[in-house]
Parts: sequence; structure tokens; C-alpha cells
Amino acid sequence: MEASDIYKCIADPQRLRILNLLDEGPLCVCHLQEILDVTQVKMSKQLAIMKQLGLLEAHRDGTWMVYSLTEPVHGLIRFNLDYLLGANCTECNQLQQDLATRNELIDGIAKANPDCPEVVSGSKKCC
Amino acid sequence: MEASDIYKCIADPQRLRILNLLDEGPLCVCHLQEILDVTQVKMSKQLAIMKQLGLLEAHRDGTWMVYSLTEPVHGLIRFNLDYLLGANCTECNQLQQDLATRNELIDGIAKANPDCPEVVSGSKKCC
DNA sequence: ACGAAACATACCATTGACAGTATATACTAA
DNA sequence: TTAGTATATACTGTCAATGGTATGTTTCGT
Repeated sequence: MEASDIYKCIADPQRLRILNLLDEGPLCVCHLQEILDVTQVKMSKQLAIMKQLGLLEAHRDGTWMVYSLTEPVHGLIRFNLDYLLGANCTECNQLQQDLATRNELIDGIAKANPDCPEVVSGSKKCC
Repeated sequence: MEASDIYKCIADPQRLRILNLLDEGPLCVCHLQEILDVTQVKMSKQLAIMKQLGLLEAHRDGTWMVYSLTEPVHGLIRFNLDYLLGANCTECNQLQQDLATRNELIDGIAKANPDCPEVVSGSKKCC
């Protein structure tokens, strides 16, 4: 994969946000949808693009599809995510806020389903 | 300027190459054309895009337009250029080769015009 | 087996990036 | 002032990316 493919991918703020979120841990499509506040179709397409590039992997868990970053994470992506999380710009702040939203979401699920064995991917009725 | 603007810019291999070359020092349009082997129109357009973004500056020297990176160089650009020059991929190797080509070109001009006061921008009949 | 939930894909319309041709501008030299 | 060189812009056609609607697929609960 060429550097330009990576840049073209993260040139879309939504894709960048998705990569940032998944770098924190796997998430199902519905959670990503909720955090980014986009339609199901759009999210599905963005994920398909990145999966096609080999940046993401998906595995099914019941009716949920759980996405995660392909390991090892591509150097350029790791590099840029780290940079942006430490920088101060509109998009950078959004990335940090997304991580906070993610944590709130997961905490909420953990409280609502205290018996939930695996918060993110294992919880039923998560959406 | 948002991060996505930067990524969209460097997602084009030619623009990335131009930024990499100018990071080594100012160059006139004709030299850039020669190193990248593209048409005048195409080069002019790419430069206009980056100038519009504020990444480049141009000053006229006779009939030549000399382009240089706007100082201070945007952190994301500096960051990614450094990374790519140290990495090993097709595009990364191209960047290094471009720098070598640039140096050959400038050496050639210096030898052909030993009285040339300022190799890159000051030499007449440089193209 | 049937309905519902979660997700993916096909299809279509719109927009934006890009390449090429022609032309314009700025400057130099004679 | 005229011709030539270096560069920019206007205009046009083409192709890729994007968003929306509708529909298909997989799985689960009943």
C-alpha cells in the first residue's frame, strides 16, 4: 500500500475519526454510527473502503459486526494519529472528544448491562 | 487550515514530491517541471493549489517564478516528510531520488554557469 | 417458519478533482 | 516596439468520490 492511499483515506475527517476510535479498541457499527452521528449506509460504506484497503478487520458477533484495526497498525496511521491527538486544531479536538464520547458510551452500557461479559462486542441490546 | 486539507494535498504524489523538493530549498517552476517530468500547465496548477492553501510562497525573479515553502512549515507536513524520507516504500524512495536529481541538476547549473551568483533562482538561462 | 434487527450492497444522481488545449500575462532582450 | 521566454488562467470534457434510496443478507428470538 502506498502512502498516497493512506493520505487519501485519512483526508476524510470521518474516516480519520473512525480510525482514531478503533485505535482505542474494537467497536460495532452501531456504536460508530452513534458516536459520529451518521447514517448506517454511510458508515457501512466508509468501513468497507478501509476494510478493502486492509486497514480494518471485521468479525461477526451475532447480528453485530465488530470492526477493529488490522494489526500491526500501519506506521503512517499510528504516526499521524499520535500527532493529531497531541496537536490543537478543530479536527484534533474532535478526535479527543470522540474518545471521551466512546468511553461514556461504553460506561453507559456497562452500567445498563452489569452482567455484560464483554462490554463492546459481547453485550446484547447494545444499540 | 484543517488536517484534512493537508492530507488531501499530500494525497497527490506529485504535490508531495513538490513539497519534499522545496523543503530542501526554493526552486523555479521550470526546475520542478524537469525533475517531476510533467507539463508546464500541470505543474502550474499544482503550485497554485498549494499556494492557495498557504503552503507555498512565490516570488518573481525576472521571468522566473521561484517557489518556496511558507515558513514555518506546517507541522503535519514537516512530520510526514520526515517520516517518509526514513521509510521504505515506492513513494518514499521516489522522494529520496528526487532530492538526488535536484542536487545533480543544481550542480550541473553551477558547472555550466560558474559565474552564477545564486544557483537556483539567480542563474539566467537556467532552463 | 416468520418477523425484526444489524449490516451490506446495488443503483442513481450530484459534485469535485483532474488533464488537455488554447490563450493571457509578465518580463527580458534586441 | 517587437519577439521570445516563463508562467498563469480560462475553458472544457472526463472520471472518481460521495450521498441518498431502495433492497438484499445474515442472524436472532419466538
